[in-house]
Amino acid sequence: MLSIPQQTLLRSTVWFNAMTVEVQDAFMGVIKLQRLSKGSQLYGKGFVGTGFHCVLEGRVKVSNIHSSGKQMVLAYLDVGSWFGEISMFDGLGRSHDTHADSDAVLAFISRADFHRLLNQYPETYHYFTQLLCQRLRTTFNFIDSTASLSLKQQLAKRLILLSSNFGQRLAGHNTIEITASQETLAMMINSSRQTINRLLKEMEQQGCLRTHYGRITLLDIAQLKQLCEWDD
Amino acid sequence: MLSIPQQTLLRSTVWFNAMTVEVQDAFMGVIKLQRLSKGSQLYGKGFVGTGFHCVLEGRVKVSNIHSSGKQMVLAYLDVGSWFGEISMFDGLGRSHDTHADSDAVLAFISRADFHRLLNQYPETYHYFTQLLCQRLRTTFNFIDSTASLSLKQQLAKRLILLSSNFGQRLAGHNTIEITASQETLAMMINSSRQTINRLLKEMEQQGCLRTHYGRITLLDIAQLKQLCEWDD
DNA sequence: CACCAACTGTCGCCAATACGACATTGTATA
DNA sequence: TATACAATGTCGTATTGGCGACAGTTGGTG
Repeated sequence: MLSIPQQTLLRSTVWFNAMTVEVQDAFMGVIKLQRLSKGSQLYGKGFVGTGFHCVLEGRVKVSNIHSSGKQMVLAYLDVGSWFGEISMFDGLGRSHDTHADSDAVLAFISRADFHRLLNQYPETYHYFTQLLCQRLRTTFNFIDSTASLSLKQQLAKRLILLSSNFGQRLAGHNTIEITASQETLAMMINSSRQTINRLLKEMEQQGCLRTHYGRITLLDIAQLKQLCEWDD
Repeated sequence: MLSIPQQTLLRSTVWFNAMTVEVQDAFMGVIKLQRLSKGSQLYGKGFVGTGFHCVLEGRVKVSNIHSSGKQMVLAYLDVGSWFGEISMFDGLGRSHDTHADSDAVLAFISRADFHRLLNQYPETYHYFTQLLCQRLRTTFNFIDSTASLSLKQQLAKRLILLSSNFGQRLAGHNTIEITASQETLAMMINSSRQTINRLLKEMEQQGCLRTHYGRITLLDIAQLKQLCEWDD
């Protein structure tokens, strides 16, 4: 069912790669594929959690729609990212909306299989607590940034985060391309398109990056890191 | 070592009360007491995690100091709250500063004991994943509020949260007292004292509450909930 | 009861930023 | 290549909220 490259990808994934081959195989055996077309919703906030997912191809957007109608994007999940585990553990509804940001293929482990394997191999709990802790730290970091950084700093930080997620390092250059409209960036740092435009122009002046149509080239990551007080 | 009331309190605690008495006893056996005087630091962000804690008496403040010097308070932990588990699971430094907000007594489980018992009773992992999920949801909720609510709404929400944590319901009244200065409230919603003052006055006009010296009486919780679009 | 520290009330100014409006530019596609 | 649509660039205006300043108030303590 899974192609060899897909299996290889899954095995290299954060919580998979630390497990024994036996347990890996057990999980691999229950994985199904899900195909999503661009823009389609995987699940919405409050939905019953049917399973646990991993991005194999494409990009998945995790967001929240506020009562005002404004959308806030928490994350774009790239190939290799697992998500949806919270509802598996506490049995409550999904905490966010998820949509395919492009045509996408997902690995899927059903709720029943998930719990069956967890009971069978309780040592895997260890990896999930790690995963949950990592989520918590990322989320705390997010709160911190929102509270303490200027919008310009938040933008710089977000660009760096995006670059490590799905920026493409071009052969022969040390520049990185990010595919995201200014509107998209605005939704990520809860700001307006116009402000993002102004800030990007400022950064372009400073030589940090270059803006294009729907795309940004990062030229000087070090300067961006300095700008947002990045500590590696 | 632990008094009877302290043991009773611990057993009624969220992750304790779901476990078998045998496991409860095992954990109870390794618990030590820690006494903190008002204002003293338990640990700071980045510190090595020495153990897992529960508030038995008093109040513990969880906060973050930003580079600008501004302090943001994430939570006041009341009697019965366990905290510090993240560093236990991922072995990384503490994610926040913690201080005794008043003279306080804590239950303490050392890192070594914690892991020994976790190995001995792996079924307890279940409760910890629940705890971690709850933290994540609380944190997501926090982000949501910050992004989508006006300061007035955020304040209303915070007051409600505080009231359920350590507000005191007075005999014969359905009003609730919150002990917190306007300065303190400002640090919780990342705002300024002056703004909080104005907002509280507005709410007082509306009849939601009454302000006092270092203290607030909530008069109309329903109205407060309506104000911040609370969904119970 | 006098004093001090902490807290509250209020003003005015200023910076940041959202938002509407509209022109311009880039890209895909028929 | 004509056209539609998406994204960008740039105004001006209105609003929010931080912050300094300072006076007034409260409550604990010697």
